[in-house]
Amino acid sequence: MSMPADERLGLDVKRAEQTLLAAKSSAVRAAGLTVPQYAALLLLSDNPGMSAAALARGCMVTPQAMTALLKTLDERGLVTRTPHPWHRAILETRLTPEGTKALGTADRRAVAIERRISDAFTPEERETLRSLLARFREAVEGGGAS
Amino acid sequence: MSMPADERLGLDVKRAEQTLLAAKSSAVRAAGLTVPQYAALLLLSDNPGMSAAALARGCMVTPQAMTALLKTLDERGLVTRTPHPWHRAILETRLTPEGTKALGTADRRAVAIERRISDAFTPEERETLRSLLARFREAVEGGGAS
DNA sequence: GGCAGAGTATCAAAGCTTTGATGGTCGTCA
DNA sequence: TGACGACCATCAAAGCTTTGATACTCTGCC
Repeated sequence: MSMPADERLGLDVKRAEQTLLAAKSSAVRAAGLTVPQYAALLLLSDNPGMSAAALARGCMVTPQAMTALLKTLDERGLVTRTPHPWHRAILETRLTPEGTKALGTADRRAVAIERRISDAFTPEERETLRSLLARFREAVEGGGAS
Repeated sequence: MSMPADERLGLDVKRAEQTLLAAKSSAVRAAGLTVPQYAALLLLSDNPGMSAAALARGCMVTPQAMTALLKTLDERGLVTRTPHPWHRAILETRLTPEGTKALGTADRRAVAIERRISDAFTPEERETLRSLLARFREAVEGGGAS
């Protein structure tokens, strides 16, 4: 329409993310996980007993999305959910041994991808990319209230 | 685990894309559309009569995803799907007047976002960002066969 | 003519995600 | 003690997406 597709920087960002997602997805699938599941387990492994709401914030998704994700993880025996001793509104989530094992398998493969990415840039380039992406986000949100 | 989260460049790309998606989603919702629907209609407006499969390739999604998307668009009367006169395996998809109208509304708001992004960078910076993102994709795919 | 291969459309199963709406739990403050 | 606000978990409805499988159509080649 009123703006050529090849001028839209958003498309480049989207494609980069899509490529990354596809690669990670195929990497963690070997452990029987999806990318969101992997992200949740990874965060959980550093914070045992975390609430679903906190997990959702950490993974930048809604609590509803996290609830659904944890439900399947629970059904598969990768995590356990037990009521908080004091605060009964909270369900503490923890990795099971199976969950830890799956995460380990997935993480090795996922880290290999991030390692490749990191190695493809010099430290200066990495900083440049981060900085440009940060400004990208600011620009997107800048006029959000319009 | 074996790699600090703040060293993972993928996270920056993901957050940038997520921010963009959220902004576009909210912009396009005013026209009653979702981002994927907007993308499909936009591509369709430049290529009337396109097949669902071609549309899927253009939007970089699977034919199944596009079929589902077109089904709801069709049910809402934003597109029409008619059999190709000669090649009967093809359903030609076209915008209806309502579809054109919705696209116009959505596009104005979506372009405003891309415009803001574009304006936030100098031409050199834009080129740098594109180039870094291209290398990012190469790095991700580089060892895909591992 | 007839078969193989490529392209197209679509059903089905699983999962993720969002918005919207409930209902339970806890702490605080009047 | 009781109301209010903050938080947590979850149901429901809609949509998007992927992988896997099925079926139909056209083209090219034998």
